Amino acid sequence: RSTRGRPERAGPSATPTAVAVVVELSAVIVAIRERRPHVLMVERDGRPALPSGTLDPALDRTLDRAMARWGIQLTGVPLGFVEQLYTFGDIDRDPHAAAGERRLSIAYLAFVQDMATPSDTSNARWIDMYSLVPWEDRRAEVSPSATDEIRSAITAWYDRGASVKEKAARLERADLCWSIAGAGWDPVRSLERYECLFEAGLLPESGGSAKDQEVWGTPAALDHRRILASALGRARGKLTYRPVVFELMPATFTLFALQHVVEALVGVTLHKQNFRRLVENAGLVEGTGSRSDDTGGRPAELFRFRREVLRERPAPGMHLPGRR
Amino acid sequence: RSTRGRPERAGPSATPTAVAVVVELSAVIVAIRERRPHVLMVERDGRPALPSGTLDPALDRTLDRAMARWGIQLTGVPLGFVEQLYTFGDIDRDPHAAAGERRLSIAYLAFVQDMATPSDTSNARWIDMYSLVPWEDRRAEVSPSATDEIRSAITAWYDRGASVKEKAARLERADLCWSIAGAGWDPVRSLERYECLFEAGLLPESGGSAKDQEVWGTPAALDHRRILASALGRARGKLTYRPVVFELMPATFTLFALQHVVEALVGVTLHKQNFRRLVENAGLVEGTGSRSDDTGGRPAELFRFRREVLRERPAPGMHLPGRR
DNA sequence: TCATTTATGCTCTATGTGAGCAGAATGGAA
DNA sequence: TTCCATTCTGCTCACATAGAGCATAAATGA
Repeated sequence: RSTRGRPERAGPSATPTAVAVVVELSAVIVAIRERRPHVLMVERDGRPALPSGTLDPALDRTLDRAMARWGIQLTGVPLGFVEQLYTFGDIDRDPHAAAGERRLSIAYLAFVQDMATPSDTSNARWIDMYSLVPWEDRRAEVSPSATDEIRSAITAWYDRGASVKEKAARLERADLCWSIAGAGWDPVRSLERYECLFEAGLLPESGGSAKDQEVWGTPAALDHRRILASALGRARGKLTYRPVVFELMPATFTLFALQHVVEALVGVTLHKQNFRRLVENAGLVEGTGSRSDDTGGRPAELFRFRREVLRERPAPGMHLPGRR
Repeated sequence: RSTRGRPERAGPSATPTAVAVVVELSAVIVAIRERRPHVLMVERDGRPALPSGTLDPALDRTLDRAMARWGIQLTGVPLGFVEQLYTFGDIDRDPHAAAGERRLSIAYLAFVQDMATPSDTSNARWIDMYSLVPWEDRRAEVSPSATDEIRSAITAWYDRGASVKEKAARLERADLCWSIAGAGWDPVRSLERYECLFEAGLLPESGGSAKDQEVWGTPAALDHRRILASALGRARGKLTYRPVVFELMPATFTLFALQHVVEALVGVTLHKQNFRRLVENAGLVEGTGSRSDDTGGRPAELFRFRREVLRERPAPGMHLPGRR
């Protein structure tokens, strides 16, 4: 084909080689069910895998549109919040790939309400997200001994550092991810945490022994756990400055239900009264007159999302606890 | 080739067609010079264009690595902060593309210090970012009449809305982007603003007349202004919760110099005393003993980045003015 | 010496956040 | 019916942070 005035200067490669590039879309579709985030996954080589399919260059005008259409196909309902996440392109991300073939995966993150059930034609199922990355759930329910086991494994990794410089780098990283010393847990750093475990050789993906799945989680196909960790971090971050939680909620809800959804996604527990104050005060919700009486105690008022908040404040969201 | 156990279920396309997918990297390399953000650009069809090159699938192990290597090639110095931005894949993003050919561009954002000068071999030059998207600079220097012109054009676009529903949607969007009513200017929404102008048909990219470049900016090649707007928004957002500004600074600097860099990037002016208080108080910087006397008035103390802050606080950054 | 310029310290107020106490409204047990 | 467990909801107090501005310090040049 002709050179149509492209810059002849060297890019990553001046001369395209014969190596094939295959581009696919991957979807991380999230819903909350029973106070736990779930992801829509299929099975692949006996492991849970994200739904993915090769991109048809001719079909959809934009990638976002392709994702939206495909999302409906997968779940049977329109996706709520949809956002492109990241394009994964490590050469070794797919060991099945033919020699020299490069598989790029454009990952998308999407939220749907719990009600969405996979269509019969797709063999996708909802998988508990924290069964894959259990360390991301810091609510009391989880055994704290798991955290201890990870901590000591990370400390051991630090000790194995070859040079002083390497040790320092590992220490900073361990601290950032796992708050060994001061810092405090940052829910948003889930990708960094996954990569830390990966590089420390603690996960099956990087040659670690499988060990206790309560601690190290169920491995997924290929690099899909990395994609998942990335999605979780993005979702958590987004929550803090955009009112995306409501894409996971029904039209009306109690404030405690809303809190449970936030807690499930962020993986920490929140102060109930302060949470109320925050969301009411910030104008994120407004009371409907009606109330729900399946709470067990005093009935709770039902609220709805206040869409006007978008026009009132530049960055409306759920302020996470110690994030500053 | 064999079907290696891939899911036979329909993705975006069950049957890959013969249409070619070409993947390239695009780099948005940012530096601050004379209180204005600059981007490294080449020329293409007589317009400024982002440096881009086709990805060699065989060469670099990871995309990030490819970008890092290529960045050195372009600028002659190692890139500071590097982050994958977005993968652009609209079918009409490259009108030059052969029929049915799909060009994907994986865009990266990177910061370098001002000192970096393009190597002689590359024909890249530093372009003032705000010459391309002038509306993003809200510091007093710019004529406020430009904002007025944009506002009235946007209002006209709103008025042209066909249905009541469409008008409502346009109003909300206009408000979000341009703070016609309450909201307040959100520096982070630069992509949304570009897309608003694009869809309102006000830019040459979407059929608008070129008009006054002081107001509507210099058009760039293809969709590169969109990529730029996206990069600007990302950079601004990142600033607020990660100490990435320092990748744009020399090793030591005065607090006012730091403030100027932040202001340049964010496009708004800040309160000097409060800015000092913020960065000192947050532990982002520490004073070196020495002082700079080229300030014009009283000499200013030189500060340096306090790297330890990473371990002390989960999300250290520059709190933007009205962002909440 | 004095005006000008920039840097820096400090105050005052409004608002937001973390933590907890206490009363209100339900259902179920005694 | 009374009492209790449970949950919802209102409120307070201490403390941190943000926005705005005043005042002083330390340089330069007329």
